[in-house]
Amino acid sequence: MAVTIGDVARFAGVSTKTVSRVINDEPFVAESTRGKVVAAMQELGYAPNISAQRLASGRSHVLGLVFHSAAWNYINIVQRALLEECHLEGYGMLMNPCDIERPADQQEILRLVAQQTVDGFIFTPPCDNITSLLEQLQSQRIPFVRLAPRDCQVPLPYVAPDDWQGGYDMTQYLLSLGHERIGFVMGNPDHQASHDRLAGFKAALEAHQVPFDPSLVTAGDFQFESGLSGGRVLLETNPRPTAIFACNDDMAAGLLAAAHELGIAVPEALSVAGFDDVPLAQQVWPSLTTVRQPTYEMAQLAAQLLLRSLKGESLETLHHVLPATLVIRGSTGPRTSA
Amino acid sequence: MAVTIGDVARFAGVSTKTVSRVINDEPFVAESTRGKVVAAMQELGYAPNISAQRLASGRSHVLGLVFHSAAWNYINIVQRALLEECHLEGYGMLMNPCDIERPADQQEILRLVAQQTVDGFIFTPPCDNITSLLEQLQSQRIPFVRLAPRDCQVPLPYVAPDDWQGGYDMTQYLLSLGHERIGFVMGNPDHQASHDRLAGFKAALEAHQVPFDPSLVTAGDFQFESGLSGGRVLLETNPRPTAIFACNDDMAAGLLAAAHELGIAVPEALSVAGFDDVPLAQQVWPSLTTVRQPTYEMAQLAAQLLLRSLKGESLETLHHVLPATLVIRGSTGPRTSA
DNA sequence: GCGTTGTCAGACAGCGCTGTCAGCCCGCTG
DNA sequence: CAGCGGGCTGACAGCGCTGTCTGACAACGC
Repeated sequence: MAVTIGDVARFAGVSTKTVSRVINDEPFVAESTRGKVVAAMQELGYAPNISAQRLASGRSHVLGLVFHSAAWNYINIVQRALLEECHLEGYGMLMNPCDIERPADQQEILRLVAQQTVDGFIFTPPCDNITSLLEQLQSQRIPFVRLAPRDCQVPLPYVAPDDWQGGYDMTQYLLSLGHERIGFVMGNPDHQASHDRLAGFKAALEAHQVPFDPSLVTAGDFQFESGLSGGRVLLETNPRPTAIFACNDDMAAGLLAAAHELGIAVPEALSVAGFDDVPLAQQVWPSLTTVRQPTYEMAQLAAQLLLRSLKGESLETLHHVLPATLVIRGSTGPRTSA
Repeated sequence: MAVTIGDVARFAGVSTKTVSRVINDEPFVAESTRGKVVAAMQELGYAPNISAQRLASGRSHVLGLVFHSAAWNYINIVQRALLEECHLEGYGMLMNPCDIERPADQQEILRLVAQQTVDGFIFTPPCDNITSLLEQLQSQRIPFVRLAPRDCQVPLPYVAPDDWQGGYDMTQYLLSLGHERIGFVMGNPDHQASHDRLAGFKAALEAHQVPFDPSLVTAGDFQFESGLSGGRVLLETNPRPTAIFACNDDMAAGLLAAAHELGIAVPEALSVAGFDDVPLAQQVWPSLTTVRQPTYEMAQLAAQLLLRSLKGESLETLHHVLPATLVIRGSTGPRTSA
């Protein structure tokens, strides 16, 4: 049926092993022989059977992306970056949904390892919280890289954005516009990012001698609805905040909706800021001032690190922190007298 | 290293073939034997090596999702549905980005087939436009199912929404609110959906004896920006349309932004309608009246059809059309005197 | 001249599983 | 009680590839 390595070998007049050498770029093949084999492969339209390669070599050439299915917007970007990197290196990518509450999902991941279906993993938040799982992978010497992880202290590789700095910069920007009563909508507390962004917020307030008022912070979970409800609460307080900083863009979009509902003009009477710079940020009105998190680049880097450690290289730098940058759009403006 | 079928067989005191039978749910295994084998697998934590299974059986147990990378919002939903179905059947899913302009991407798909990496494909628009590719797959007896395809006449399986009916229903609804000057923002003409929705729009106008005015139709490409620019054009015409129907939600969000820009109140002075009911529809303000396209269910159905035909069943019904339903939210209202 | 080293190539086993086929046992029929 | 067929099980080959080992041959130093 399909063309096999044997067909190529016969056609080129060499052994299958020699063809295999050519396929895998191994040394000790004469240029003339290599040429014949390449021509034969071309001629016959040969492509190696991956399952056979995997079985014989014991490596699957597949990366697993472990993610929690609530954060699809984010995962989307990560996925694209991984796909790109995997493609370059001839790797495949497997999607591993994983709910941190469900032990079955963790079993599934270990099963993939036992089956040799996956060579290594990328963990996205909050899945890296499952320390027992990480420990098991570590003990089985299965490499993985964490994206924006919870625990930055342990000596395991990760790539993360500078959430603290992003929170700090945005707050400083709002302060520079004259805002002092600034609301904050917290993100999902399972994500380290929520805490870091809040810490950056607090630090900037402190640096400018503006007292931190806990009553201006509402809980959220990174979803639009929690921004909407948080906005409704904050905008009923008296005096009203003149700016609100949400832990991500989805919630900031919720804030915009709440302001529209209450007839509060943005940015004239209220400035709204988000975080992440997802496409949504430009699809709401007014478009969101936000902090751009280089998600794509981070995922790309994570994939590169993983692929390198899969090739046997040991990673010289375990921890990579990428800068987050302010993106100023239409949803923020100078404070006007209340 | 890892537990193999041989280990399980030895542990259970049977042959490897019998273990294989249990794994694959084949008939002619005594209940007592099955019990012993299951217990042994459990005890040893056995999971079959997929590569070996694939090599031996000649089937990869992987589906390919062929998509164009412009439509991530849509693909996201499709992907989730496929993932779910694949998981149930023990299949994997491979993402195959495919630009209809790039022959290399088509070669890649054929390569996956040659390599036996993928057993069958789901095509999402506009990738099903590549007829030569479909023909090659067909001649190699590689099954595939098309989602919302271009050509509904050829006897190849597909699952599609009733775009015509959706366009008709929405238009009728807008007419029932008293609107007569209704703008239309066209979608990407490579997608059959754009044409069908427009046809439904026209048919509803005709049924209500409202003349169709081509000057109220602007070109678009399903992206937010084209809705924004289309809105700017349509809202400058005189007399202004009192309602605009966009071919999808992203463009409808662009319309909202254009209206906000020009200080036109929605829905008081302008009704805006979208199509698809993606999450964005509820994250803009006012939330979008739209047509819910059962994307998830369609993708699910497509996956089930593909999996069934992979199992050797012949599909009794090749074409499935699922209804689209009106979802009324805040962006539409009765026409007020101009 | 011989041993040594380096380059190149092929024979062969085996990765972990499934398909094929042969064979056993048991209950049934005539 | 022989003959038969269906339920159940195992031996064995082989899927397509790679790792290991062995060997041929040329070039080199002593």
